[in-house]
Amino acid sequence: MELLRSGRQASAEETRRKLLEAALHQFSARPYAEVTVSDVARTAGVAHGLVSHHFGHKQGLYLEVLRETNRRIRETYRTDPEAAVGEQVRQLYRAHLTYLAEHDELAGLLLPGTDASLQVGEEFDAVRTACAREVWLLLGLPLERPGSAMVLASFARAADELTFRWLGVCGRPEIDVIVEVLVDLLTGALHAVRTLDPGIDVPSL
Amino acid sequence: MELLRSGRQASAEETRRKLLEAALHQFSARPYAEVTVSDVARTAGVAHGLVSHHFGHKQGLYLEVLRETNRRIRETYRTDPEAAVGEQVRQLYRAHLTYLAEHDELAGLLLPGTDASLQVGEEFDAVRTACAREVWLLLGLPLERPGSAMVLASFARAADELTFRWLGVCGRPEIDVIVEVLVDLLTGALHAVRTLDPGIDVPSL
Amino acid sequence: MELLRSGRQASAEETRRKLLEAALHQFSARPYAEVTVSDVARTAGVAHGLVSHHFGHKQGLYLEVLRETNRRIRETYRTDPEAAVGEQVRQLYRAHLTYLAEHDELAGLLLPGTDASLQVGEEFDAVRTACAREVWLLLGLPLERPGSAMVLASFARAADELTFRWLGVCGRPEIDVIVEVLVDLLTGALHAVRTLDPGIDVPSL
Amino acid sequence: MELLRSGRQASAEETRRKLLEAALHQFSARPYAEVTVSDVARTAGVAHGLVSHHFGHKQGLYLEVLRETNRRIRETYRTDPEAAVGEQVRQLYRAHLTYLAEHDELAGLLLPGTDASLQVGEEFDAVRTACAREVWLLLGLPLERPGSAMVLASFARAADELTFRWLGVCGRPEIDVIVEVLVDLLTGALHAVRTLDPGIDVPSL
DNA sequence: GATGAATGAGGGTTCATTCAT
DNA sequence: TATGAATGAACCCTCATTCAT
Repeated sequence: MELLRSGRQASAEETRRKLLEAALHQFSARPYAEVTVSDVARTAGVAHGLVSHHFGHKQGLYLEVLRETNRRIRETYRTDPEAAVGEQVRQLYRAHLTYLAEHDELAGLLLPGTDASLQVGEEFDAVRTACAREVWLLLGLPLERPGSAMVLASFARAADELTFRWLGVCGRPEIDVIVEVLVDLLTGALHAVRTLDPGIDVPSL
Repeated sequence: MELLRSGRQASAEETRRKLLEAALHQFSARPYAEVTVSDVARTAGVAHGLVSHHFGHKQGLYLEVLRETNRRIRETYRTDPEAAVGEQVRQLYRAHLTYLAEHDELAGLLLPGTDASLQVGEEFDAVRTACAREVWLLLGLPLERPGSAMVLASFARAADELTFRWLGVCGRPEIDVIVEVLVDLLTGALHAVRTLDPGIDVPSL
Repeated sequence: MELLRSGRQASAEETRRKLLEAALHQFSARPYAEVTVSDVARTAGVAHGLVSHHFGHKQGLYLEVLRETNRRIRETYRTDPEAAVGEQVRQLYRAHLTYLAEHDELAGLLLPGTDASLQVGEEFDAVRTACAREVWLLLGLPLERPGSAMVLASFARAADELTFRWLGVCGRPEIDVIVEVLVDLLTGALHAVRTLDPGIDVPSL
Repeated sequence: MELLRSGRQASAEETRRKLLEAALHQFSARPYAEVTVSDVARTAGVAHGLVSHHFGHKQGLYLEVLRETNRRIRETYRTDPEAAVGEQVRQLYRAHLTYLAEHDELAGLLLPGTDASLQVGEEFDAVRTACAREVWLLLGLPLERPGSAMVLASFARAADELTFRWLGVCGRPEIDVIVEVLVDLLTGALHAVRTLDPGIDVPSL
């Protein structure tokens, strides 16, 4: 059975991968509704019928793109547990920005905001706010408490937009500068958490 | 000529208004591609052909919705030029939040982000970042300089997201609390500007 | 009553005329289906509702254009009854070509052929073959007898196409040359009538 | 690959053929603008979406109908190179008329004249004047020289109209009679060429 | 008589999905 | 597994016609 994988199954896997890759690029370049299944299939170099075959629906493909992206992004997160929290946050964003700089097609996918109609909102937010959530965890902030969650969402947007603009700028500033800028924004956000919910214990950086 | 306005022209104007109103609600509730011209017309209670008649195309209608929204939002901005800058910023956001709280359908229109494909990006951003730009002007910050522009965009997103969440929360915190939270975020943003472009003269609040 | 004509009625007549004029140009430039009532009205500088008002339907307007054209063309036909038949034919075509050269918008109206769907075929043919019919009458040929009618239609087409090309040519040959060419074609056509229906008494030119 | 042709590909080809067939009939019966894509599809017994699938657009389908028609008509042209020119001309028209008599739906397609708006003018003329051009070549007449081209167009029209009428007549005269009639018309046309451009060497029949 | 707002049927086209091969 | 032909619902838009003013 294992051996068979080198035959049909392997090629099926390959097709699936090609579709995901193509879909990532397409969904990044245009809003969901403007990407056709045929576009994706053509980019992937396979028959459009295979989208149904492998992902059921167009939405299934989109969802899988989000999940895969999420997986890949989180894989790059590495922080030194010994270091100070502030430093860990910086490590996190350095990794994040580095990854995005190398895969700038992701910007298009992550930034524009959810199409409310796509029943993928949760998955979408999971990807989009992945890094900010990690920061929140690092800082020991609650993810669910209203005030904290509110600022988290807000900060995640701010970070995304900043990253997006940074990627689009011709002479990109140094990563470290952007990291410091993010820390500035984060500092503001932490104050905001305190203002909004004094009951939360907010660390400083 | 003036007299005619009370007749047919007034009714045309009325129809136009009904279409804009309906469109605002529809485009807020679903992404552009999912709103059909017929939906809008039905909501407005008129024939769908009138969209062409009054706005040329679906996009023309959408554009007009954005413009009208922009117009209305900016109309509410009133600040006391005698007051301190920080106070003026607070006045601005208090007005902004008050207006949005009374027209929470706008949130859906403004937040999701542009469909890159709609050739209305500029107009869209004009509305979405209207308030943040006003703040920038108030603080004497440049709108065009890269670093400043970048943080402006980022801060605008943060403020939008915060506002959006606030509107969605059941027991909405007091407006004044949110204003202070925004000031916290703005403070962080101002630091960010300094970090990114030390050449800019950034005031404190 | 006569005096009133200088008031509303005269202006109504004027509007009618403007619509006919505009329609002539429009229907010449594009096939019937591509000319919109609004196009015509805009060209005429009046409200589009007036087409219904004055002509009932779009087709009514078209029909009226054909009739009016027919009327005008036939008005120019003058032949000297004393002259030889051949000379009269030449006079006829000289008049015809002169008129068309001065109203070359007619070419577009007359040449393309009838849209079979327009219930105006008869009227259309009446205009298109007006001159050729006149020739047939001049030569004492029957209009109804199958063979004669067939060749008449054929010759009318040939003459139309020739005229059309002539009008489109930059350095237009002299009218008299074209007249002789038409006589050549006519000569051929007369032979054809003899071949097709030996019972007909066909004169020579 | 070759084997696949007997399966799905053959059925695709079949569908294409059915659409072309249906389109030929529809476009013959009514002007282009009055034939709907759905009409064609319904006549062909397939879904209307297939028009896009196989021909891209309505115009693509129309164009293909013209091309296919042209192809088929020209296939029937066979002349004996040993025979006298006049005889070859007769052979040509005999073949042409025979084919049309067996496919009288073509008359409706070819005769009405081009819709100037359809960007298919060239292709259209190619079909409509196919036979006349062949005659011109046979007689060694130039296709491009203005005078010759003018008369060619004119003669082609005459021949078409004659053919069209002939097909519509109940008791169709013998083909050979029509051929002689065409030769009569052609004789006139040849004189016309001489009159128009004495520099051209025009043979006799 | 004149206006142009309003109507709504109907057009061409797109495209997710299905399914026989 | 893979193909791409086939389906048909749904879209945006056009436009002849009506009619209140």
